[in-house]
Amino acid sequence: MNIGQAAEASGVSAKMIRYYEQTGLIRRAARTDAGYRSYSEDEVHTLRFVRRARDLGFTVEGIAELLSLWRDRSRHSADVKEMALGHVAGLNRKIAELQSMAATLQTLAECCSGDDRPDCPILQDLETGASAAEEFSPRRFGVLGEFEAIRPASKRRTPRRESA
Amino acid sequence: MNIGQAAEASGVSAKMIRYYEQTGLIRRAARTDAGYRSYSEDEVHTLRFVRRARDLGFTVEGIAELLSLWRDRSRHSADVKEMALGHVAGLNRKIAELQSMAATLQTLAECCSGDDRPDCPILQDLETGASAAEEFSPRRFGVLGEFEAIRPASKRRTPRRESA
DNA sequence: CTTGACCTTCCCACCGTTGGAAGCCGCATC
DNA sequence: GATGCGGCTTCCAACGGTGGGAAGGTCAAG
Repeated sequence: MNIGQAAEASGVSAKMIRYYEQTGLIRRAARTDAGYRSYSEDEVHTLRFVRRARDLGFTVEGIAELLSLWRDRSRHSADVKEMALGHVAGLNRKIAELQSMAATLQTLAECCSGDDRPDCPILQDLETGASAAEEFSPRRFGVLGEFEAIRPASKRRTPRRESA
Repeated sequence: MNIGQAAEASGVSAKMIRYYEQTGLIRRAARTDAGYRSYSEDEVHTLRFVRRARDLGFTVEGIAELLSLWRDRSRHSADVKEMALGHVAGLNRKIAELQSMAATLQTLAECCSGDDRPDCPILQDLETGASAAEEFSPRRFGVLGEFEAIRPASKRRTPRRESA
């Protein structure tokens, strides 16, 4: 099976298959005499695994771990569960952060007349860095740590007293 | 005020200030004879605006629009409101997607004994692409469109019949 | 004058994915 | 056999936003 068919069958684009191979996530595919990559059903199976894990929001690094657990017949399901729950925790942190943003904006938008006049509590909030809706919104926390994939708000934005 | 102080005062790192200037989000700063960037209170004010918008999850592109609305004294608050609500919609789409992932994983994890035996419904699900928890989870929809910032699951992963 | 903290520019890395260019291959059709 | 098209190959660049670091200039205090 050529890479195109493998892509079609697995739901992973040919580009990404090559990328995953290159970065070592999946094993190097066999080649035809002409240098074409050749895939077995088994490899397509693996690709589908990868695809599904990606759909569940795992990073490529996480998928590598999942794959090795998958292949390890003497794995402990506890390890898999731990990974899954860790990821769920990360997702929930993200969700909370996004919800906080949405709530703030929603509140601000509700306070905005939304007509042809220029006065706008949304801009006012952005300008003053905290106003109207502040008491209604649960306050952002920013620090996402480990879970950069979603939005690189990682760590802190300012050095503050970085070096010290 | 040097860039360091401006960073400290605005909460935007010096690196990002230079980047924003370079990409045209903010205006080029005045320079001292030695070539140092020099910032007024007003510019710090703008930087705080940018920072706050970023905290609310706006993309740099979105912030550019917000800034121009902010500076336009004859703006219509309706335009601002529309932007805000559009962004809220994007956030909510993200949130739904993440929640769906989290729910699926949570359910799977709950079905996993989490001991030293290898049997694991989580891996099973990844393997078969849909199993146990399937009927409990609301089904992912993937397509995020415009709102790539969170996780580039953008569009579809496979060409499928893309061109047609 | 030296030291150290700051500033300058420039280039690189991350993550995952897509796009394109340049060049071969396979197959079908003439 | 020649031509052509679609697939395959590799390589390089881009996206968002951010941080890291090198190599060098500057400023203020000692």
